[in-house]
Amino acid sequence: MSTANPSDTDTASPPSRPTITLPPRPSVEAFFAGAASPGPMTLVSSFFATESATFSQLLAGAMASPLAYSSAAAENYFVKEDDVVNRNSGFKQSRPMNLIVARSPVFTIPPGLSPSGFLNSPGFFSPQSPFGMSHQQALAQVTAQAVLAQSHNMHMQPEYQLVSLEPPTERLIEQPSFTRNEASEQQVAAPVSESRNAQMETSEVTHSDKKYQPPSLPIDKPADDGYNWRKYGQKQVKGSEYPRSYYKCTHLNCPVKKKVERAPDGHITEIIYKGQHNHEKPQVNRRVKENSDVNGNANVQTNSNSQGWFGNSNKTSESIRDCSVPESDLISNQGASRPLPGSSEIVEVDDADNKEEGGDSGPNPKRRQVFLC
DNA sequence: AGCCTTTGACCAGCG
DNA sequence: TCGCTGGTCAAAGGC
Repeated sequence: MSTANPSDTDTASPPSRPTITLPPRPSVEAFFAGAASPGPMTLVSSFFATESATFSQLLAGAMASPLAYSSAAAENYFVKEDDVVNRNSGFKQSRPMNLIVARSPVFTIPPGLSPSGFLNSPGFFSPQSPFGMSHQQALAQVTAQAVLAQSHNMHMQPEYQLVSLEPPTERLIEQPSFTRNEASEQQVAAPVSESRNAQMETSEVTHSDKKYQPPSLPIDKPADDGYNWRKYGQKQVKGSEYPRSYYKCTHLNCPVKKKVERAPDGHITEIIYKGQHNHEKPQVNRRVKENSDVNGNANVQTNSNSQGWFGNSNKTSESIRDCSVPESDLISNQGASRPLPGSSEIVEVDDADNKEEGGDSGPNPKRRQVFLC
């Protein structure tokens, strides 16, 4: 399964199937999976993997920087990320809080900051950086960029919606099966980061004065795709560096299952959906439910995301939801339409059943879709 | 009390 | 048939 590499169709981009190609590193790396430049990532990874103590020290220095905390938004961002990290990271218990907090700006792409932008950032990828500078310097730079990017987003909301919500890692994610025609089995690859939720939330906070609301997702929840999942197993699969978790949709009689591979740091590297939901997305957020219809979405989910996600220019809050944006955010964002992961690559690896796509023509019992970023 | 995660055991498919 | 592997079950414990 995980060994079959569907990315064959994706000749243009580097093998981004994390399952196979990604080294066990922080999800951030995933953001740059296709960028090829190991520089910053290596640096970051090294921070994480081998220098936590030193890293915290560096962080202390970086955080002292005005840039690091120049805005409340930034702070929120950190906190939120922190939360995510805490929830998702297996290290949470052994990692000092401040370290965790500091990690976010550095290891995640803040909303609004596109990977490419990040990559192009002189500070990040300039020949002399990060290797040419001290860790602290690099850290400070990255942090500053994150903050700047955020503030920048404030002035570019629409765009932000596009970009920030879809950093490579996050975009792919979880799109449940039911997207257009309810694929029976999909594979979402690419490091999907749970932190995505946090990022989105954060961004929302930034953009809407909304108070930060701690995500309510369980630690291991793969991604909030709008459905409720219950983990029923976990196993180390051969050929995969990370343990695979098995989830079932908790909805009564819903046969949908999904397999999630998650890196040690909590980032999802692969998600494979199987089956199709026979129900609408649960409206977790009652407020959403009540208002569910701002965009008429809440009521339309059965065919689920028929619109969503894959590509539809009409994506609305629904899409956002699909992308695991907390409902609360949804509400605040309802007006803003969100572009799809257009920029991400969606490779249908599948099994020939894709043809049926189109609609309700029926479930594709074995369709797999791989999202490469 | 109910739901969830964890985790070892069990089962089925395959070579 | 045996061993390996992936997938699932279910008890235990936590929230």
